[in-house]
Amino acid sequence: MRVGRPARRVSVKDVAARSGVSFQTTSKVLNGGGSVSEATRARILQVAGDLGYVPNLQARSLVMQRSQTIGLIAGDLSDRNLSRTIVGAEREARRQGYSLMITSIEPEGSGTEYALPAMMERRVDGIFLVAPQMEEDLALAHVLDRTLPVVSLHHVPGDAVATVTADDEMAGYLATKHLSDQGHRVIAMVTGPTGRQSTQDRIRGYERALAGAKVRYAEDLVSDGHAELLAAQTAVTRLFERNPRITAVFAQSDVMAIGALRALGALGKRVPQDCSVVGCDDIDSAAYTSPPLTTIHMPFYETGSEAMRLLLDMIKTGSLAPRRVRLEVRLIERSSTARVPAA
Amino acid sequence: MRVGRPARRVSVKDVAARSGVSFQTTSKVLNGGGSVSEATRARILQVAGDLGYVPNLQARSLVMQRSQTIGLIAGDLSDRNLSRTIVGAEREARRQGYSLMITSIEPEGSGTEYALPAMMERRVDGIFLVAPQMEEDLALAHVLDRTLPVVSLHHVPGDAVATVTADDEMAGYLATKHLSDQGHRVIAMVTGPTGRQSTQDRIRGYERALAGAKVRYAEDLVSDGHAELLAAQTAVTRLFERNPRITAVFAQSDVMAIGALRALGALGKRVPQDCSVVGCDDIDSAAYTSPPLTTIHMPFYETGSEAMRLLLDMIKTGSLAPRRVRLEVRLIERSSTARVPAA
DNA sequence: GCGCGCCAGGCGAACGTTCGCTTTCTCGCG
DNA sequence: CGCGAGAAAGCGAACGTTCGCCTGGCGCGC
Repeated sequence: MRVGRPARRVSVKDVAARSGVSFQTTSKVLNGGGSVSEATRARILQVAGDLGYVPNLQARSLVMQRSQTIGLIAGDLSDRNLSRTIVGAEREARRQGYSLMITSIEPEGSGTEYALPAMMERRVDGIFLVAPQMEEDLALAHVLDRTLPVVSLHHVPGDAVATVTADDEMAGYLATKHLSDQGHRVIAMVTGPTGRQSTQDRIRGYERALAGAKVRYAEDLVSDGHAELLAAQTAVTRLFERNPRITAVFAQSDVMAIGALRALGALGKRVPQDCSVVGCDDIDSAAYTSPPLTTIHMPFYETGSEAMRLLLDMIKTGSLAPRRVRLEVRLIERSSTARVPAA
Repeated sequence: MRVGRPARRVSVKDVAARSGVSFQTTSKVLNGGGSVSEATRARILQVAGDLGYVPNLQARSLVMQRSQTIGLIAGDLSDRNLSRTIVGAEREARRQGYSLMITSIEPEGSGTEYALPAMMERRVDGIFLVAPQMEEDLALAHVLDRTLPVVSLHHVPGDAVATVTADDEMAGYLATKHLSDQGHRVIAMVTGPTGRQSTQDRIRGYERALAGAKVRYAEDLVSDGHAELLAAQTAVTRLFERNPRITAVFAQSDVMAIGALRALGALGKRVPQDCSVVGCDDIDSAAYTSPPLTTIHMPFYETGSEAMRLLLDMIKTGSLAPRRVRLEVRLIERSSTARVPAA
């Protein structure tokens, strides 16, 4: 067992001393600038390699006034969809030479208290918000106001923050239209948390498609599934109790769609012969349910990379304009939908 | 649209100037040290608050020679189990005042080229490796050798790196023993990637339980399921073709167990009446399969927090000793297992 | 009444960089 | 042969901290 930190890291000065030049010249060589003769350049690089020199980005950040680091505040890292987004963001950041500082906030939403100060102290160049649950956090919005480039996946009060989202309205529209195109007229919907912007957008899309098919919106056909399998399952059971004439269900997420499939199975209804189901998200397992789920593909990965691209762009240009980017979604047709059964 | 960075951040000097003291005194007040009169202390704190002073951790790191940041190299952030682990690690780090710098490496395993340099340049205080796929990466092992505290979730060549793992051998043992206790004698196993340490450990546990039940290990009862649902499904189908007398299946992961359930369904076998299935991991959806899956609970979250605790401990004590921590697993009995059917 | 100790605060240096300016040489040209 | 241009390298300062040591002043004890 060895105790004690390894010897002090080698710095430009060490390299300089060994090469017989000033440390500033070494610095020039190591980051490309200035004019240095080919001979000394080679010598310095050689020595730097031998000594295992690793530049100290903290020192560099100090003088350059930027850290090449962006802070990511995540709602729930273990959420599959969010983590896809994070992967996309991380990869794009890496591609452009930035690192990610990640902090996840507790469900109780104490994000503002810890996460933000930690990032500010570390002088991140920008912040990427991936925290649906703090959509309406006013304190957060206030802190973020115009001090740093920020991109969010979700709406932030005050409209001062740029957002990158999938086209939720279109998702609701495409799902519902697909059903009405197949003759369905009594289309139920299981929503996500009703407080969320994305839920509301999907509802709007549902309504628009209904209107296009000249079907009246009926309150007793929509129910809150809380984005959970079990909750959705009972919600669907209730919906059928209230209205047995339902022939199609649009679930605002695939896990809720799986809950719907369960409920339908328990009710003795075959999918898609007796009832069609459309999900949303296009999670991996949606292709393996029985029957495989027709769903709306949400571009989680692309949302992340696109958001990061926008954020880095804001950083580079120094723009704080709250741009809005909306990404395309598309219908994935599998086997959980069919023409309305003959009455 | 506003262009241009916000005004320079306020530093101790600004606070000092406004309070009429030297910046060093300000520093003393702001981090508790030294002796300062109550009056000036109060005044300085007041001014710091008014000015919105935020300490610059980069500058502090420079002089303190530690960054209060730990680097996390992740194999696949969107893997549900790994991300549970990461959440555990993040929370523990946060609790102790450390931040996490996360980089995910590509499946092709080019982790050594980018991830490590980026972390070294940022002078992380330690590294947490969560990358099963680079278990045998010799280059990585070489770089990591004794330069920095490192804790890994997986074995790293050379035995110089501390590891924190769940007790995989015990997992295999408990699963298999549970089956043999119920009278099963022909117990098939679907393994994860055979190159992985954890797979081998679980196999050893399986063998030990078999030996305890006086059952001979039979090669034609084990098959590689590649940790994937579909692969496991076909693997199980093959196993039954080769040996129709199988009455129980141990799948080394829950997703593979779900594949097994599918295969059994397709073969017309009822679970658990005709065949028992036990999974491993205890993923969320294991409770919702039909029938609900008996499985081995792997403490992903605790593995993360425990690993982080160990890492921070190594950092604080300066110890580089490669400790090994092994976490307990336990059987979760649900409805996918039953006594062996009467022949 | 004098010296000592202690408290409040200041000062300089260091951490590892980048950057702009100055110095020193060398070489070419008129 | 002298002068100026330009290349190569050095130098000083700055970024925002922490830390150890120094100084000035005041009260107290003998």
